Amino acid sequence: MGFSSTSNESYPGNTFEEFRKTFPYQNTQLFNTLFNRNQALIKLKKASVAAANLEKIFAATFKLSSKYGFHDMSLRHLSRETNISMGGLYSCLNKKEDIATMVLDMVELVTTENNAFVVNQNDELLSIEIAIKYHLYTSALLQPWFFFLYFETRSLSNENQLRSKEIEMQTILTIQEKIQQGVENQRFDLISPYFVANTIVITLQDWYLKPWKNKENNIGLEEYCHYLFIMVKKLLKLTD
Amino acid sequence: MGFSSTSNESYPGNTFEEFRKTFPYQNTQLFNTLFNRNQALIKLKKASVAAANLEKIFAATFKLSSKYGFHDMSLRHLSRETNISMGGLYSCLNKKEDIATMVLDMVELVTTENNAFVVNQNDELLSIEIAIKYHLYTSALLQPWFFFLYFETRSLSNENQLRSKEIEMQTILTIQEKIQQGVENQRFDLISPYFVANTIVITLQDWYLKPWKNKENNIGLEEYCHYLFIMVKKLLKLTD
DNA sequence: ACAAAAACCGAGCGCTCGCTCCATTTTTTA
DNA sequence: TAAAAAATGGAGCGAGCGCTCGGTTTTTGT
Repeated sequence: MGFSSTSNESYPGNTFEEFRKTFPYQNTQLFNTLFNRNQALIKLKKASVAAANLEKIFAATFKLSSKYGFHDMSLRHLSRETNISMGGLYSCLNKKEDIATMVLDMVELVTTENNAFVVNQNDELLSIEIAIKYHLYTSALLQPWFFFLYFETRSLSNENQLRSKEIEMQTILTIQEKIQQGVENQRFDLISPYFVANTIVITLQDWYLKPWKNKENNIGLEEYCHYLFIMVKKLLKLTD
Repeated sequence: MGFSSTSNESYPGNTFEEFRKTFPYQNTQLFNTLFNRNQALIKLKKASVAAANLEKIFAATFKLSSKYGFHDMSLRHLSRETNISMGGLYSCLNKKEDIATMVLDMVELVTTENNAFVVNQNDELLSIEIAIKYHLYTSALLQPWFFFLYFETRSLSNENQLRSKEIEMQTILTIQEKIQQGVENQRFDLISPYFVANTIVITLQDWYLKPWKNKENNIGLEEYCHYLFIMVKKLLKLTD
């Protein structure tokens, strides 16, 4: 099923495939970024060595903790799954919680960048379409990261729990302000900008939190995106 | 803000206050029900003693695990918080997981009853309004129970994880079938009954999962219910 | 080739966990 | 009021936890 866009096609990443080609935080580059941003925690010197270990550590963390939770994943389990010894693990970490902190850092980074891109759009409806697509595409490419952060926020320190909560609130607010802008320009007509923005965000979250629901119903990513945008236009009382 | 209903007022529990008066699973009766349904796990003989202990155990569990998670709540913490000794706790449990299993049992019970009530309504729109109100009111009265089950599902056995997932799927399906019925009777016009039903359910969940969001925005229960129903009517393309 | 730097390894430390067990206290029964 | 039943109390068990640290191996630089 194609994506029947009603809007300007000129921004990068209109389709998922286009987006994927330019999205910087994938594979090796993702873990190099992670290494550069967290050198204070990591004792390893060489980026290539650190990135290879981090890749194994996060793959194993997402596998093990998705089933039993982060707290029930011991570092001995992690050591066995990654084939990295205890000492090896602790050359990439100061403490177990650092794994969760690095996930927070990554999700915060990409979400902030997405929100900044949305803010810079002038066209209100297009900006909302971009918000939907970018967040959906991003969380599809980094699904385990977003999933982990949502369910393991309580493994973080109080300060970092607040940062995690702030990511969601900022995303809602970014969309809410674009809706408000559209209402002021008499383009949208609706009940509550906050309520609609919140509905958009929780629908975006549902995609990466409960992927099995859409698999059971044979709904693909572009189709989900399509439905969500139709829903939004209905809520904004747009006729097309 | 009042609730501007467009529908039949004859079913019980139209407003939250009305609903609260007749909802059976509150206070002592809640824990007596829990005791009766879980006598296989509980060594105590007298319902009054068991109910008093269970009340303390669940209050403490929700308090402690909401902050750090169920796994980080040790039975020694629980013992201190409840003023019940280890032996006392284990006269209400066979193992720690039983606490989570009893929460599942309770949420499953009330959700199933709500869904059954919805199925029995003939009027499609009214049945959806009832689904929204009953689930919202129920999850407000049992907020910690619903919250706990959502975030601690992974503390359950595989079999019980499936039961937990099934609660959500059954609720979506119940609403979806009412929407489909409305489409067949040419009363509703929309994109996808599943998508709309799913949106309703995740919006209901958002109320008990992120209560702080609505507190920050000064949105009360009846108001939230009101907005949600307006949203649903827009998605079903109803003019009022 | 070889010293220095970097990375790897895993037994072991102190601790807390879930859970048991049975002596003791409280309540019920007759 | 005394015997029986129910409920409580908490020290202790084995296991597994996060994390450390010094010895060993591998890589790097010259």
